[in-house]
Amino acid sequence: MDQDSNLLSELSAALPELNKSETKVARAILEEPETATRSSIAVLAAAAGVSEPSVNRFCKKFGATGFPDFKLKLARSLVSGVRYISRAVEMDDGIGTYPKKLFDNTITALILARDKLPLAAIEGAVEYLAQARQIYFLGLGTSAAVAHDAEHKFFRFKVPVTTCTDPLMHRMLAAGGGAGDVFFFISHTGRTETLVETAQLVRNTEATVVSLTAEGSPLADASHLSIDLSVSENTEEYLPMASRIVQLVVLDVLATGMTLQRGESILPHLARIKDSLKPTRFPSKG
Amino acid sequence: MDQDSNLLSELSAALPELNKSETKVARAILEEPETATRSSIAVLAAAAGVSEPSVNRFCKKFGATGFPDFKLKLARSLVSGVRYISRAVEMDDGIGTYPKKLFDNTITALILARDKLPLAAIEGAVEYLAQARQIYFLGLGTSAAVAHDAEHKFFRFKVPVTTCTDPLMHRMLAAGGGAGDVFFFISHTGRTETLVETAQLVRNTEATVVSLTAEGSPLADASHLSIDLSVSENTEEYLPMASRIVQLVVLDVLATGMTLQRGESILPHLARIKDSLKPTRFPSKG
DNA sequence: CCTAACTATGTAATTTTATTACACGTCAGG
DNA sequence: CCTGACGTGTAATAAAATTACATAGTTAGG
Repeated sequence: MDQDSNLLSELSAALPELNKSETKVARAILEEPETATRSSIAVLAAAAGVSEPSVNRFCKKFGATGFPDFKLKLARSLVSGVRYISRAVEMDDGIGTYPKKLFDNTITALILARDKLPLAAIEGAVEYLAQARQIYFLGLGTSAAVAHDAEHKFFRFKVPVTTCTDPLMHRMLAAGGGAGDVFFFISHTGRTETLVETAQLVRNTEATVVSLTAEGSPLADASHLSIDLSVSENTEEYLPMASRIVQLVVLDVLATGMTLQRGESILPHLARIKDSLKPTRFPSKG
Repeated sequence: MDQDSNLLSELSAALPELNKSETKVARAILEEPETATRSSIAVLAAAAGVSEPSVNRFCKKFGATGFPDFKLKLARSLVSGVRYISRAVEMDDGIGTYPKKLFDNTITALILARDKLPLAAIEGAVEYLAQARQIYFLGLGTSAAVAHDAEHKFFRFKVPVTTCTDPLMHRMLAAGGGAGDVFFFISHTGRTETLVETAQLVRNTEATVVSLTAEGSPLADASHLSIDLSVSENTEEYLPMASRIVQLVVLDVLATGMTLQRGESILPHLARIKDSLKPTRFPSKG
């Protein structure tokens, strides 16, 4: 893509389509990106084992006007210090490596999600939620925890919010849906049969179906509006990780959108809710 | 400070102590820092109205080895300026700005947390959890959702896991604690009275208290082991946001640590759990 | 108030770095 | 086995940065 903020991920993505010397250059850069930003074209060419013009051509191929410009872009994408290439955790990783890897993978997922955020869908979802007479958050498995979190945010807007993580209850709630009800489905895969069926049940009523799920999935198809996320979990062997984090942040975005839509007048209300917890806490020093 | 991450602030701070031509250069850079990173030394010198060597001397004065190096540093602090300075959402933000701000704030929180991760505590917590006969996850409010998420991860390790979000149940569970039980408390503030009291109840038994909470808080003090997080939420007016994301990722880290400790033998078990969901899903195309 | 000495700044030469033009080699299709 | 297109390197050229040095401006001591 043109506006990829992340040169390094772009590099590793393009890796398979590069020819011999270009591959050498790419590998040299990916191996020590920090060093690459400090080197002259001659040093980098030597490190990669190619000639200087090859490096120069390489730079131009990736949208830079030349080598210096390329270094600048590279430096920018290095700033956060994140290894943009998602590194899977290995069985022989130690305490010094695997925590960082997990954080980096999560950060990378967020950066990627941020750069291809479906803004139109988000705007539409905020609209639906803001108009809702009642909101239902439905999710199963890992997404159940996300649904609970969502409930915790949205009840603050003086809207009745129900979270349900029981498929049978889902169906009954769906059957009883009416105008002004928003059913918000959360599912990483978008392929869980019972959820899709529930969504279809809702479609028989006057209620609205919004979903936060994978692009092109059956659940997305069954929705009035779908916020498409395409977080790949391929680096994570057996535990769901980055996907739900992205879901949570998108829900933060929706809640914030709702706050903005409600306008200044909602702020005292939010403050009161926050303050209500004060008496349950030990006073903080200072 | 020596390792100031922000060259721009350093520049404006030093401004009063600079002489004539240095001031000109500084002003030119501060006025259009973005342009400055793209310009050659000649162009910048012309823009500032000084000679090229003056610019060069200026660069060296600020710790760079020369002009190109200075540009690199400048480019870095420009990006990090966007990232590292958490930008609060304003009431007049639109769809084009507030989603990115929220993602950026979350990403920043993760980067900060990653760079000051209490590895020793994490290692210790993994040890406790790996030895546990039974694990209880206790949390209230927003942390209740985090606790649910944790349950969803840890039951996979063939350990009985209980999540509880009811303060009265907390107390009863605590009273019944015994050797081999691990009570895992999750709390952003670490000041919720009932949680701290529950932790103290557990301390009267043989059970272990581990907590994921704020450094130096009453809850941390009441624990055998505390994983200290210090995520500031000051940019987030009324909704809890970044803090719980960091908590979730730390729990990912703990679960991963547990996987590594269990060794290869646990992998087939994790795979079986994952596969168990297949029949509940519509088959994916491809 | 002048001058010596120092500092600040610019000019021009030099060196380093990057880019371009071009030639050679290699591989695929005829 | 030839031919042409593509990939790659060599060498020339151009651009950029740095250094050495000269000059102007400034301050302190006479």
